Formats: sequence, structure tokens, C-alpha cells
Amino acid sequence: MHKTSCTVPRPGAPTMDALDPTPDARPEALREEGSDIDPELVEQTDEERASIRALRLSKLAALREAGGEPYPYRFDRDRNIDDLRAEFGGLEAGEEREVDVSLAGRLMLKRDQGRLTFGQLRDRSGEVQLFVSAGVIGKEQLAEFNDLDRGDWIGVNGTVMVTKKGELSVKVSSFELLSKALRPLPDKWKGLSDVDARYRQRYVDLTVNADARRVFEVRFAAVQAIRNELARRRFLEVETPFLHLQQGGATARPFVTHYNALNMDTYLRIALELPLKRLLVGGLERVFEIGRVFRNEGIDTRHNPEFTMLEAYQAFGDYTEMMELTEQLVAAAAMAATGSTIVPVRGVDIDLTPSWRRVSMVDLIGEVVGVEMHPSMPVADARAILDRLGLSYKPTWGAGRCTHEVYDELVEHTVIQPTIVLDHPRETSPLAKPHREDPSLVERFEVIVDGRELANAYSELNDPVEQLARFREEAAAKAAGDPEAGDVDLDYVRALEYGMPPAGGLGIGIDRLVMLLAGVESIREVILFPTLRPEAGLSDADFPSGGD
RNA sequence: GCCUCUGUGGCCAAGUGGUAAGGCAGCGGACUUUUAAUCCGACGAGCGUGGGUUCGACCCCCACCGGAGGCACCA
Repeated sequence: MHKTSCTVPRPGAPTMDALDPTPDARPEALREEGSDIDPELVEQTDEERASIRALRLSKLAALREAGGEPYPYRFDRDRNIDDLRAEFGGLEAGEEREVDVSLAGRLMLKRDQGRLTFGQLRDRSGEVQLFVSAGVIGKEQLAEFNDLDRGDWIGVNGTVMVTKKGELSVKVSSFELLSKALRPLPDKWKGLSDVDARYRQRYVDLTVNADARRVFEVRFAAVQAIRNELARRRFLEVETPFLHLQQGGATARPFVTHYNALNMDTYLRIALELPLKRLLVGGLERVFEIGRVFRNEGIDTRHNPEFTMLEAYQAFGDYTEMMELTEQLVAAAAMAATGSTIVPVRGVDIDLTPSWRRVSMVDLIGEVVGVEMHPSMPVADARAILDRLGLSYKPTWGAGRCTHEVYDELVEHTVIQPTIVLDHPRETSPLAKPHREDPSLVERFEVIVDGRELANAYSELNDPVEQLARFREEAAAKAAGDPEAGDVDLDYVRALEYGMPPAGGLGIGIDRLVMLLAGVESIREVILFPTLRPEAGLSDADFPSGGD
């Protein structure tokens, strides 16, 4: 047993032995003088005895035995660690201040020097060293501190000092266990790198990987900046239903769920569009929603079945307003998240500073591919171009769809710097208003950055007769077996019949924006709990009671 | 859905046909200014799961279960 005694008996302390009258049945190896093994461990299997978790459970039991509480209710700290650094960061090596401070956080490292132990305490704002000296808190308290484990949550009280190596520290006068960790943290240097474990146990990932934490700070800053900019422009933030009775607002397969009370199937929303535009009919004029949408499609580095969209609608504007708005929102997000509107992506500086290049789809195709194409050209000519370019097409495609195909296959991925690609073929844009100068086009643009679509916007269709016709086309396609086609939303048509003001609408994929700003290549890195298959092998057997 | 890669103690990681290195953490010991502290000592896995081949399998084969990347589709 330990040479030091302390108020909390640790495994093997005399009180425990006294409480256990049974003969010492411990294996030879554990019965030696100085063995620190809790007698309770004898009740455990070999596997449990070997496990860190079992040892921690016995620590827990010992602590409670002594009247301690490993999971107390609260701790009053008086500042965050970054506050402490701001206040005392100017101290010289060796300086001390008789200022009482109290901090709370997770114990990340321990360096035991014998009569002195250094700890590393982390809260959300930063880390600071703990200086825990027997000369200050006494040998017993020091032994208790040394009995803490990496990963435990603690609260500390102490004064401020700087070590002779210049490290700002808290000279601990007392500490309190706030929550005992039963499972060990990953390697203190290598951290957690197994991506499966990182996503499934995001709590561990966030604990040990600073990069993971940084991504979500970036995400918050970007979203907050977008909210602020929209609010400044007098947009009203709203919340619309997740459960939709009809499929619409985008072309995508929905998740279907059953609502018992109404005994009917409902869809998880695939877009925010139709409810928001109803609000324009209602006269709200400028509305936006940042929210989760759900698409029953594949998972890859750029797609997660649930993801976050911003959609904003502005009455009395058209898509040219949306171009300016998109630029300002993205620039504001970049500035807030990274401090700059220039973000490095794979060695290339992407300059998000407004204004961005604006180019029509047909002009861009001419520039990149070197062919003259237009949705108004005879379909036979369009097909000839696709043949020459080695692209395939379906017999149902018109010249517009063919034009879009060339753009998708050969142009989009070549566009690295932010570019507003405008005036899409009418054939591929069923929800946008026809172009005021060219009936084969619609007033629509996409923003391409780093070869990927970041935003999509229209002059919104508000002609109820035209809208009904398009809904009917979709419904016919759905009836013919297209799972991505939507339903006829008669209430939406009725809303338009009351009159929707002319408006521009904008959608931005928030996850992709964050990927860009955070410099990560997988959408799972910007979603806290990405969709994964069920974890195999996690069972009750992984949670032995520890011998109680 | 298809293709390729991948799964070794709590974490990181070697081994690729001869019977599981090493590091971190944890455990015991030393140390009052460390910074991934250091030093000494003891311990811990039969290699995702199930079959098969072989005298012998972490290693080869098959299936299944996770994961990653790519293709297809989409934001």
C-alpha cells in the first residue's frame, strides 16, 4: 500500500481490508507486500482485472466508501482559461500573483515529479498548466491529485504564477473531482486517428483532436456571420416543418416516415423552398431558414443524407440581387471564420472577395471546351457535339439538357476561383423563371468554387398557372417511376394564386461552405455526427459492473 | 449498388506462412520547475467475425460485419 495516507482510501487501503473478512484469496502475484490491488478485483475475471475501466470502477467505489462523490452537482469557476491568459499573460518567468482563481476543465496531462506534479487543464477556451506542490497542498492532497486520471473533469482553486521556464500556471491550493472518467483517453501524442472511431465517438475526437474542434468553431462562425448579415438586411429567420405531406422543392429521393396519429406517411423535407415562398405570399418579404434537409441518397465525401441548407428569399428582387447577396454572405462567412476572404485550398489561394466573375453557361462552355452550343440550337446539332466530345445522352434529352451535360462533365470541375455561372437551360431548371430575353433559358445561376457547386439561385417562378403545369409534369414523371420527382402541391399553387411578389431566391449548402472555409475534404469532417452504419460489437458485455 | 484498399491490447503501430516488436496510456518504484518530463520494474492482445487450405495462418482462400477512397446519383 501507499506510504502516504489520504482522506480518500485508494485501492488496498486498510479500511477496505478491514471491511473484507474473507481470507486473502488473491493470486500469488497480487498478494505481495505493497500490492495495491483492490480486493474487489478478485471477484473479477482475468479480463476485467486487466482492464483500465475495472481499475477506475474500483477507484470510484473506494472514493464513495470514504464519503466522496465522484459525480458532484456543480462547481463555481470564476473565469475561463483564456480569461486567465489575457489577464496574466504578461507576467515574467518566476513571477507570482496572490490572486485567487478558480477554473474547471478536463485534466489532459499529468507530470509527476515526486513532491511536485504538473497538470494540464483544458476548458473550451484553452489550456493552462497546474502546479501542484506538496509544499502548498500537503502530501496527502498531492497523492489524491496523483490519483486522478487523464480525462477526469476537475475544478481547481489556486493562485497565479509563472514557472522559471516561463509557463503560466495555477498554483493549486485545492481541487475537486467533478466527473470521473472510466475510460482512458487515446494516445496523448498521436491522439485518435481511426476515422471510424473518430466519427462514432466524436466526444473522444473532440477531446483529443484540436483540428476537429477547430472545424466546428469555423462552422459556428460562418453560420453566425451569415445570420448577422441577413438580419442586417432585415431578413426574418423562420422555421418551417420538417415533416412534409408532399415531396417538393427539389428533385431528390425523400425519407418516408409514418405518422401514427394521422395514420399516414410523411416525408422528411428535401428542401426548404416551398414553405418559404408561401411566406412571401403572406407578405413577409424577406425570409430565410438555415436547417437540416434529408435526402435518401448515397453517402460519400461530399454527401451526407442529412445536411444543412440556407435558403433565403427576397421579394421585389430577381437573381441579380441574389448574386450580390451570395457574394456578401460568403465573404462575411469567410471573414468571420478565417479572418480573410482568401482561403488556401490544396496550394491554391481561392479569392472569395466580391465581386466574382459572372459568365453565362454557354459562354463558359465556349471558353473551356471550345464549342458553340446553345439550348436553342437544333437537337441534332447538340447531339453531334456530344458525340464529338465522347459524351453519351439519352434520346429524351433536348438541346438544353445536352448543353447542361457538357457543362457538368467538362466545365464545372475546371472552375476553381468563385464564379457565377448564369442563365441555365430552361429544360433543366423547372423552378426558375424564364429568362426575360431568351425563352430557351431561365434566370438561374450557380456559384462554383473549387470545382464544386456552392450556391444555386433563381428569379423565382411566381406564375401559378405555369407552376401547376410544371407540378403536373413532375407528378406524371413520378407516376412513371421517377423516385426523385415531386408531387402536385395544390396548396402551393393556391398560395401563388393569391399572388407571390417577384422575388429572388438563394440556396447555399452550409456544409460545403464550411468544408471550403475549414479546408477539409470530407463532409463528415464538418458534421458532428455523420450518418454511419450501426456499430457492430458494442454490447452489454463491454460494460461489466466491475465486481459489485 | 459496383470496384479497390483496410480492420493487430484503451490509443498509436511493426510483423505478410514457423507460432504476436515497439511506443503511449494504465500498474509498482524514484524524483519539487516539468512541457509528449525522465529513469527503473512488472503486466496486458492471439490479430473484426465465421469457415476453409496447411504439419503450422495475423499472413493464403471464401463468406459476412465495420471503415476509407473511387465509380454511379445528388447539394
